[in-house]
Amino acid sequence: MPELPDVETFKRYADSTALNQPIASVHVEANDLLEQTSPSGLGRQLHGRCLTTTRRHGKFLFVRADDDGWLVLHFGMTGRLEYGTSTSPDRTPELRIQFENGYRLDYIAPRRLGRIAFTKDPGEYIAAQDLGPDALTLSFEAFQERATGKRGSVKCWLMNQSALAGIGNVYSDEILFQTRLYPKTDLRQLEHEDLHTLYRALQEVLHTASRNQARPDHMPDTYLLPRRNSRSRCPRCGGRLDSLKACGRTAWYCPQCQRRKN
DNA sequence: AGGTATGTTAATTG
DNA sequence: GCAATTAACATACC
Repeated sequence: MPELPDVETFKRYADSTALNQPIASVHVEANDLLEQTSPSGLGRQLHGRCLTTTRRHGKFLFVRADDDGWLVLHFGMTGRLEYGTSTSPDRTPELRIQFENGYRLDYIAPRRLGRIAFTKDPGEYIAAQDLGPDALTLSFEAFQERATGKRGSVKCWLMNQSALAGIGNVYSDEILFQTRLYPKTDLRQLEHEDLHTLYRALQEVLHTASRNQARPDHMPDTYLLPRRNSRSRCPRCGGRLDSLKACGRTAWYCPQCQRRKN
């Protein structure tokens, strides 16, 4: 799940549950997810402090621990947050933050493709990761500027975290479907008007998905997202959907509505 | 069993 | 230098 709308949903979830309670203990189960810190180091940074505010940039979530610094979470392909008291039966979470009130915030990443870090300055961390501007807080002018002079497929560019931060395989498909662009369209083929349409679709899709908590079953009927498979039909023309390989991923699209230019 | 999966990165190829 | 592809990472699901 975790693309921009999913991480935005995690942020709101954390905001409404885990803030302003003293941390009693921290347990790191997945040592290999830690970046530039150790389990005991992270414990020292968080113990006794409160989580006070959160910030999202692209697919990264930053959680502030008082005035000490920020916990950094990346959710990989299958990560999520869970807040509560019930004893988890199946499996130890990759990271558990236990609060003094008996509740805890669990970071669960079954495939362990995520990342846990700690930084004094999210801006520095973002720069060090070479992340582009967040896809949702980007002006059209900046968007256009980043696209000009580039070549290669528009899908690859949308998914490139250094170009824009936050869009992955599923939402790039949705944005291109709404824009009626063939995924492998070269950036140099896009005229000003095309770029503007693309930008507007990007904003609309990411806002709509965030508002609906990134749940496929809550998406508008006009969306491709819940239909990214060979059994479904295009919500616009009713035709068969098709897939192709681009940037090492499977792109789903409608060959009728998203025609290749030329 | 084998293929696929919402992500990132290093190595390789064009 | 840039863009695209492949393999690798670790696990779950069909």
